[in-house]
Amino acid sequence: MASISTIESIILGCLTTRPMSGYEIKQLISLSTSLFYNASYGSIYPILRKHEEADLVCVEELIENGRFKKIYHLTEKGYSTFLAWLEEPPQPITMKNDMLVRLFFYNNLTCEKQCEIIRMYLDHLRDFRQRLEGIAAAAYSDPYKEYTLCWGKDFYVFLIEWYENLLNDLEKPSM
Amino acid sequence: MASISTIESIILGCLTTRPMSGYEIKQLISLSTSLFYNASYGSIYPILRKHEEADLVCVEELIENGRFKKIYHLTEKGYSTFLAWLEEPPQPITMKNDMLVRLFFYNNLTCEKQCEIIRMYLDHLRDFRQRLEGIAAAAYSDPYKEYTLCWGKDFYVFLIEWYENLLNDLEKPSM
DNA sequence: AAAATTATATATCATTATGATATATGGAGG
DNA sequence: CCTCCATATATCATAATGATATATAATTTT
Repeated sequence: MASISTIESIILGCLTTRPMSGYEIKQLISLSTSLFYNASYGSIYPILRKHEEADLVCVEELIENGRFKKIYHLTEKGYSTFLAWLEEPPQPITMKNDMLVRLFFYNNLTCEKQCEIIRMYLDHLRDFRQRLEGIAAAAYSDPYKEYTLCWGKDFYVFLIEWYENLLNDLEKPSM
Repeated sequence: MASISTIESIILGCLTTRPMSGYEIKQLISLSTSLFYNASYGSIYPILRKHEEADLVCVEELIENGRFKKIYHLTEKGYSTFLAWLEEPPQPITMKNDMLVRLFFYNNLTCEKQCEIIRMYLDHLRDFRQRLEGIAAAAYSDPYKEYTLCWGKDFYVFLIEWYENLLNDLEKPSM
C-alpha cells in the first residue's frame, strides 16, 4: 500500500477537527503548521479532488449567503489512512534558509556590510518573534497544538540568540 | 534587472572558490549548505546551462583520465551578479518538518505511541548530531563556512533539548 | 450613497525543484 | 574477472509554488 505524502496528510489532519472547505484548510494551515510545513492553493485543491476519488473525503456542495461552497468531510477510510501516516517514521528536516547561504559566502563582503545585513536581519527576526508571541496558545483545542506553537517561538528565540552571538563575534576586532 | 534565485546564487558562490564541474558543485553543496539549502542535479545542470547563456559562467570542456568533463569558470559578470545577490534582503525561512506536523495532530494517538515515536526520533536526532560533530570545521577555508557548520550543530542541539523536554512533559502523569 | 478595499471561495497555470532513472567510464577490492 | 563504488552528465515524471483569474459578499473609506 503506497503511503500518502505529508501535505496530503495535513489536509486529512485538518479535517479531523471538523469538516471544512479548501479555503478554510488553507487558512488553518497558514496560522498553524505553515512555519514548519506550508501548503499552497495549487496543492490543496488538486489533493482534495484526489482524496475524493480515493474515498478519503466526501464533498457536500452548498450555497451559503449566496456563495458557492464545497465542504469536505473526512471518511472512515480517510481517518484510518491518516492514523497510519501518523505512526510512520518522520522524514529528515529540509529547509530554505538563504540568510545562512549568504553567511556561508560572507568572505566576499566587507565586515561593515556583513554587520549591517545581520543587524537588519535581527530586526526582522525580533519582529517576527513578537508576532508569534502575540498568538495565544489558549486559542488551540489541545496541548499538542500549543506545543508546536511553542516550538515556533523557541526556534525564533534560538535564531535571535545565535545571530546576536555572531554579531558580537564579527564586531570584536580580530587579533 | 531581474534578480537571480538562491539556488542560482549558490552555484555561482561555489564557483567563487574555484572552477569546478556540475558534479563537484553538487558534492560541495551536499556537504556544506545542504542542511539549510539543498540543490539536486535536476536543478544544477539546467542552471549551469542558463548561467552559460547569460555569460555568468564559461565552460572548459576536457577529457580527464578518459572521462569527459565540463569545468565551469565564473566570469566577472557572474561574480558581480553574485555580489549583488549577497546584499539583497534575505527571504523568510521555509521548512519541511513533518515530525512537528505529526506532533500537531498527536491527540489522535495514545500517549505510549507518542512517546515511542519521540524516543525513536530523538535517537535519530542524536545520531545525526554525532555525524555533524564529526565534521572538522578546520577543513573549511574561511571562518564563515565554520559559522554555518556551527549553526547546523547548534540547531540539532536545540532540537534534541526541545524533544527531551517534550518527552519529560508527556511522560509526567497529568493531573 | 457610492466607491474602494478586504475577505471569502474555487480554480488553473507557468515556472521551479525534487527524486529517480538512464547512461557510461574508471578504479578498487575480492 | 567480476562486482561495486565513485565520477560525470543528462533527462523526465511528478510535485509544489506563487501568481493570476474569476466572482461575490462584507466592510471601510471617501
